[in-house]
Amino acid sequence: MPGLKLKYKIWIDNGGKAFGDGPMEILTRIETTGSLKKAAEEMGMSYSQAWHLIKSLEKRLGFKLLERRVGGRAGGGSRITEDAVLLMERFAAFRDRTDRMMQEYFEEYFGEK
Amino acid sequence: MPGLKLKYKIWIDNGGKAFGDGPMEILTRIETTGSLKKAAEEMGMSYSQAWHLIKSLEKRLGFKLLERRVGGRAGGGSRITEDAVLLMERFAAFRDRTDRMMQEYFEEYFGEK
DNA sequence: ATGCGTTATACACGCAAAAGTATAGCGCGA
DNA sequence: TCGCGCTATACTTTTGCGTGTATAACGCAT
Repeated sequence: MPGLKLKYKIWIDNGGKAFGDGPMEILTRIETTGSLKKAAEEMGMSYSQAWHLIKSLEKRLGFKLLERRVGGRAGGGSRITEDAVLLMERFAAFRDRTDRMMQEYFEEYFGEK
Repeated sequence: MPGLKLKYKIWIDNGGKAFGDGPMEILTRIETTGSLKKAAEEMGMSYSQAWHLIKSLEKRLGFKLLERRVGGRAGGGSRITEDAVLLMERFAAFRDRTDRMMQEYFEEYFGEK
C-alpha cells in the first residue's frame, strides 16, 4: 500500500470545539501582532470569522483568552491572557508528544519495509 | 478546566480520505449482512452515499474492498475482500493502540487530580 | 419470460455551516 | 472635536455536502 499517509485532527472539546491547532495559530499571531484583526489577515480569514471563533472558544473553555483594548491612537488591540498562555503551552506539549507516538506506531503497522 | 475532553479523528489519506472509522463500520456491517444496501440502511445513510464512499476509498487505496454480485435470487450482494480484512485488522489495532496512548497522555497534561 | 432485490450511476435539491458585508462604538492624539 | 483603526455584532450570501430521486442492468427462481 504505497503512498498511504496518516492524517488526524486533535481538539479539546466541551460541547463543541474548545481548542485546537487553528486557535493555537491565531493566538500565536495575536501574541506577535497585538491585534486580532492583523492575526486574521495574516491567516487569510475574515475578522468576523476570527472574532466568532475566539468568542465560542472562550464560552466553551469558561475563561478569557484575550484582553481587549478598544479605541485609542492605534484603534485598540488585543493581547492573550495568562490562562491562554498556559493552555497553549500544555496543548503544544501534548500535541507534539502524541504526534511523535502516532507517526511511530503508524510506521510500525503500515510502514513499507 | 473542568469538563474538557479530548476528541480526535484519525484517517488514512492518499489525496483524500482513504480509510477511517466510518469505512470501518460500513465494511463490518457488509461482512455481517452480505449487502451494501443493508449496511447503509443500518447506519441510517443513503445507499448512494455509501456506494460513493466505497468507490472513492477503492480508488484512493488502489485495491478493491468489495466483491460484488449483481442479480440472482436475492438480487445480488457484496462481500469484503481479503485485502479489506487485512486493512481492517491493521487499522483497528493501530487505532486501539493510539487511543489508549492519547487518553493516557491527555490525562497527564490536562487531568484534574 | 417475468418479477424481484440488489448493484451501478447520474442528476437535482435542500440545508446547515462557513464566509463575507455592513454598521456601530470606542478612545487617544492631532 | 474630528478622524483613524481597532473591537463588537447583526445580517446576508455563498458553497459544499449529505440526501433523495430516477433509471438501467443483472441473474436466479418461479
